[in-house]
Amino acid sequence: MAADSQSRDEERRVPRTRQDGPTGPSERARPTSRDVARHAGVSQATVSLVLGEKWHGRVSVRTAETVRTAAHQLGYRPNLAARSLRLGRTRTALLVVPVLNSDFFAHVHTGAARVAAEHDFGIVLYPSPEVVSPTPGPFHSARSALDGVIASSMAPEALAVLRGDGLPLVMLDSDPRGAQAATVNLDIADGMRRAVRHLLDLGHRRLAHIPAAVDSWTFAVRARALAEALTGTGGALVRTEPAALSVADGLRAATRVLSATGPDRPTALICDDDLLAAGACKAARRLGLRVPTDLSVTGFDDLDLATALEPELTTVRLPAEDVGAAGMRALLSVLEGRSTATEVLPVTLIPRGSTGPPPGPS
Amino acid sequence: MAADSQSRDEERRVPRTRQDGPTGPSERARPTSRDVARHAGVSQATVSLVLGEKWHGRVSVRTAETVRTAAHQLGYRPNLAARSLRLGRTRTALLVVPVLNSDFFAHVHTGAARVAAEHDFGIVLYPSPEVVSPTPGPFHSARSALDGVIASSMAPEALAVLRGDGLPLVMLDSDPRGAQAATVNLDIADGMRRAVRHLLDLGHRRLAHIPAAVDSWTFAVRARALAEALTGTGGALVRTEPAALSVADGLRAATRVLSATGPDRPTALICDDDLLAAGACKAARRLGLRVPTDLSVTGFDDLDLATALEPELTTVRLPAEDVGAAGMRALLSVLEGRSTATEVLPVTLIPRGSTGPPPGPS
DNA sequence: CTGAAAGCGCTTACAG
DNA sequence: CTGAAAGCGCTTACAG
Repeated sequence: MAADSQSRDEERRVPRTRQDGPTGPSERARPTSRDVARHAGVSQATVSLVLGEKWHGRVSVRTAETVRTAAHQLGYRPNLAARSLRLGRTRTALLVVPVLNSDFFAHVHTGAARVAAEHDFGIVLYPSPEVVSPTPGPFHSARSALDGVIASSMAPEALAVLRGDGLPLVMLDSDPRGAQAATVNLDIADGMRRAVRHLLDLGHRRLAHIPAAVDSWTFAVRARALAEALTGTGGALVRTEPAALSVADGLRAATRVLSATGPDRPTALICDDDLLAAGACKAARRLGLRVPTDLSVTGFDDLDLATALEPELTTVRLPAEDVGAAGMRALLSVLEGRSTATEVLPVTLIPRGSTGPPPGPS
Repeated sequence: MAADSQSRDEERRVPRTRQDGPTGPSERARPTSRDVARHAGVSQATVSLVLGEKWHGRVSVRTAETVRTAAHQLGYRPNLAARSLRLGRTRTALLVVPVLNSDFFAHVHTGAARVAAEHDFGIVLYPSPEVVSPTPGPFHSARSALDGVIASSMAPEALAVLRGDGLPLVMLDSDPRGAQAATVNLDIADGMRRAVRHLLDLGHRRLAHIPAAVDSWTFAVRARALAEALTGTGGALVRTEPAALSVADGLRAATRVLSATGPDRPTALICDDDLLAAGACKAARRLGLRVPTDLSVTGFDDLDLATALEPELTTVRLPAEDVGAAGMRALLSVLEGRSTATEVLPVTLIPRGSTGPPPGPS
């Protein structure tokens, strides 16, 4: 079907016949550097030199000025396809994210696109339908004309596929060990430590963890950091109940956790994500538990959701936009042949209403 | 700075020197159609014909097969820059949305990208920083190599700018009247009617509206439809309090509305958006009002947020992904010279826990 | 049924 | 200081 419509398109693709009269290019056709040259009374090469800022010491100041004026009058904008063909570069980067339905990735995109625009790059977004395998997608599509790839929070296998493609790659929020690629990470471990310390400081000793049932570095780190942060503190992890990344599944997992009685019953729930935390809050309410009086809940991300809830979520804020921006900057460095150190961006714990002291000894 | 880094890039941009020995292209260089031709023992034109599915009746079945095999063996993928240059088309569409921080637009993108991929098109996303004016952005950037534009939920002036650019344009969720462009809309008016009828059926007679303080068709329609739906029903709009599109501002507006006493005090709040509805629920709670016992609240969109809240939001679900998909299809039609009728997609009211009968007469 | 050739618009050595 | 020319990889008339 794709092929069908494509061929239909192409039949109509007769290159525009130039209808230039003695007065110059017809109104219809977009002006080219030749038109500018004609207009300025110089060669087309000179136009290219001037507009590409390579003219210093090669073209007279006056001529350069004439060219610029002509280009402006004609509304000239260079044909990017031609430039790409000549240069072998497209000034386009692909941003691969697991799903687009989270604010987090929307913000990553925003940051990356901002930096890209400053450097005359474009960003194409590819929400990988399956977290595991981006295989069928980007490199078979029309947009495969790419200078590099930025991949955020992908599963290891997916990253392997990406890496195998040979394109310059920057990984975001991914395992930096043994990576062949530049990495921009969040200090996820520190975020988890802060959350745990916050709960311990409030007096909690029996915690449960609702990890995201997603195979990626970013969630693996959370689990590891949680275990580490707890050792030797008197606090204990009484339960771990993974959930898919949705409110509904968070609710289900939390319900199971909270059905325990006695010492197995946690006083605080640490959730890998705000969506899960929202589900946990719902679960608590349905079981007649008040947040935070009877149960404390923490999340990760600080999505809009976090402050929409009542009480508002105590959560670890991840600077998603900064991650995207740093990622694009790293890719630019790689493309320029500069080496880049792994960057780790700090995160912040935002204490809000969903955490408080544990209930008195029961 | 952009120019700086650009020129630095380009200095390194010496076209790859072909190092083809008698054994074919060097490992490094990406294979071209010439390589495939050599490999298959045919001319480069034949390769182009076969791979472009234009060979039927022009090339023998056997030759075609040979070419395909060679292309596959070499891992050949056509150079898109070259094709674009030749064809004058880029197979890339720009999707302009007011902001990306809403799930709604993420889903619009998903739908558009899916259809685009089926037709070998790419989508570049442009979150217009200001809802009003997209001016500085996309057409000055590297990605200006565009075949068309899809603009969702933009302010009229922004659309005017887009229209002025002369690129094929499809508008989403926008005023269809007097539009020069194809339009894909949601039946927003019907959604509002359903919400109102739902509240009237529950017994509500005093409603308040929290419109989004955003200048766009989609919100103008909500206000108009609300007024119309109320005429002659015994129901009245006792208050209108606009709010910026955020939970915090929804909270502020709802607090003002709910501070009224007597007959000015509504029993139900109709919010233009789920974010505002979430704010309204928070306001109610802070004022000691229970939802839905003391106050009913409705939203629009059916974001994740809607079911994360407790009680869950009664809201009008907008099929965002379908909008994006239909928009891309419409753009494809326009590009093929086919005319397109304005499409209007149905919406659904999802009754949930945030609405109920009004409190007894006070 | 197949091949040689033109040309899309650009950038960059290379000659003057 | 400036211009003529080559060539990036492709598609499509046009000749055979």
